[in-house]
Amino acid sequence: MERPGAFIDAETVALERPRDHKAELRLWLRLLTCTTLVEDDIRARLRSAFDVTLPRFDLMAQLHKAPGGLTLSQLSSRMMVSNGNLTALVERLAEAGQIERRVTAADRRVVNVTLTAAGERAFAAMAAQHEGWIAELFAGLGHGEVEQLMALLGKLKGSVRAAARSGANSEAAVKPAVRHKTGHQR
Amino acid sequence: MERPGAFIDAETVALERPRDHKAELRLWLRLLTCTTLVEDDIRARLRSAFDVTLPRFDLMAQLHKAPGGLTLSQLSSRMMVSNGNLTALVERLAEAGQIERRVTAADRRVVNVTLTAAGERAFAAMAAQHEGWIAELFAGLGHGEVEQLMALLGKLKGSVRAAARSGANSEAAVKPAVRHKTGHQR
DNA sequence: ACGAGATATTTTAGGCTTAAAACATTGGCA
DNA sequence: TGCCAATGTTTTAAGCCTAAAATATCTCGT
Repeated sequence: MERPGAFIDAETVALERPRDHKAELRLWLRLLTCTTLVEDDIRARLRSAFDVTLPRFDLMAQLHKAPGGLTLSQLSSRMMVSNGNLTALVERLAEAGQIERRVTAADRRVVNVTLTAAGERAFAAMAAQHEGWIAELFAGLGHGEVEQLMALLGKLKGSVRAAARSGANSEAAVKPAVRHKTGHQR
Repeated sequence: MERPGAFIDAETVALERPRDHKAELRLWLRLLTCTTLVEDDIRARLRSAFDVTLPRFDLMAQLHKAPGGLTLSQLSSRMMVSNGNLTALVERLAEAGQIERRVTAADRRVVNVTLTAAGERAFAAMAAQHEGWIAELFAGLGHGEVEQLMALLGKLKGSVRAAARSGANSEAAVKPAVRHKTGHQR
């Protein structure tokens, strides 16, 4: 990248040979496997210990972190799920008395969602366990390795965000099916 | 890790201090974010370029890798989805002429699934693009970083697999709801 | 004040996912 | 031989998820 002359390092090779990206593919599959393993385990534990689903726990976690509550759009963006998905999810959590919806006075399109006292209590209990479960699952990594992974995944996150945006547009000319971009962005 | 004298490594600390596992939690959230970003991007691209869903692509990829086809149980285990999930997925792909189901002669409970010629052709086209998309998304990582991530995630995978099994059992005594373990294992 | 576009949410239609129970078949063993 | 536990798959009920269209409200420029 910065080397002058005829020197070709591994990265350059990767860029010049569009056929051979097996290493990235293997990495992606491994990343997916790790995430799935953790996710399935946590899902099962939340279910058996608290009879709660992962999306509901996630939604409550987002609200817990946000002092004055969040709008549906903010929730959608933070949870990285579609906007429409939230309607039913929020409806069910509201029915269960864990959260509260309030149409804002300033803008009557906006729905602000907050945890109820019961929801806050329930979440606190779940969060404590959850943190311990994650620690168990990650216990095979030393402190330094956790930090290393954080840094590398931070870099990956940046890479994906950059490529996902431009890539989607650059590929647009190729795609056969007509498709619009609607409001929802991540 | 600050204490001289007493031999305490990172794992021991994790076990002894149930309060402070924030680093692991942050790592898990970042891991989840990376996976979700990649997954959503790939899903959108598969959809707009080939009008195919991610689960269908995944299923075809598994079959492509397996010379003589796979049984439903094998597919379920490799895709890390529940057994029941496959019934409808396979049904739809079979309807679309991409795969074929055959009840095995030796054991009439077993259904063997293979790609049709059309399925093989369709998958080849998709796989080539897919590999390129992944390479784009991961382009921000150098060769060495890819290798480092592979190694660290390999270690994480081992850690999670070990903890997920034993953890589920050790927590069993605590859980309030009655629950059985059924056949399906990952 | 008014209409055009922008923004926030819901609806719709279709598909994916799980856990648990039900069904089908097999293989072993009394 | 006949039963029974194990194994492979499907069914069921409920919930999650997406993309696109529809609805509601707001903002802004004239």
